[in-house]
Amino acid sequence: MKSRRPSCTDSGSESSDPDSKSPEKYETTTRRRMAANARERKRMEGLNTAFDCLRKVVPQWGQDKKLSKYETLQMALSYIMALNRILTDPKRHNAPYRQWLDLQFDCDQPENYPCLMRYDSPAGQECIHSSILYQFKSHMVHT
DNA sequence: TAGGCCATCTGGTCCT
DNA sequence: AGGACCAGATGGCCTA
Repeated sequence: MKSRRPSCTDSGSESSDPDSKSPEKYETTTRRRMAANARERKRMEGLNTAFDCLRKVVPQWGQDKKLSKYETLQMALSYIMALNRILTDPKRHNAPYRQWLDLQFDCDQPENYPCLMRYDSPAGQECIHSSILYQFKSHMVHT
């Protein structure tokens, strides 16, 4: 947890001139501001929890460093679109492929998907799709 | 040291 | 009136 920036309200003073208000009003304003800050922190905490959940379900193979928020959203977008294409493509709409997909996304190795790291490129989602399809074909050949 | 990323504060707006 | 949400500003931390 990072240290919080010193706050005028958190330390008991207000950004606007305290002398321009009655002590009661000033106290009320300060109390409200502090409550609002606390709510905002909690809200951001919830948002970050959601980002962490998203990071867990999005491909991150080969990355020792966690994805930034922006990267996480980009990866999620590419990932969803790739999966959507796979599932809606009639040519690949069969049980073995789906079962294989389930297995792959549960436990396969990062090094099998090097191009997933290029999700932010224009061809990112196509790359993800191709990679998945290639792995499936290889799997079918060897079984 | 610069740049990227992030947490926090803050004021504005909208909604209940 | 008060809460939720948002965007801008600011400053800290980390890495190349």
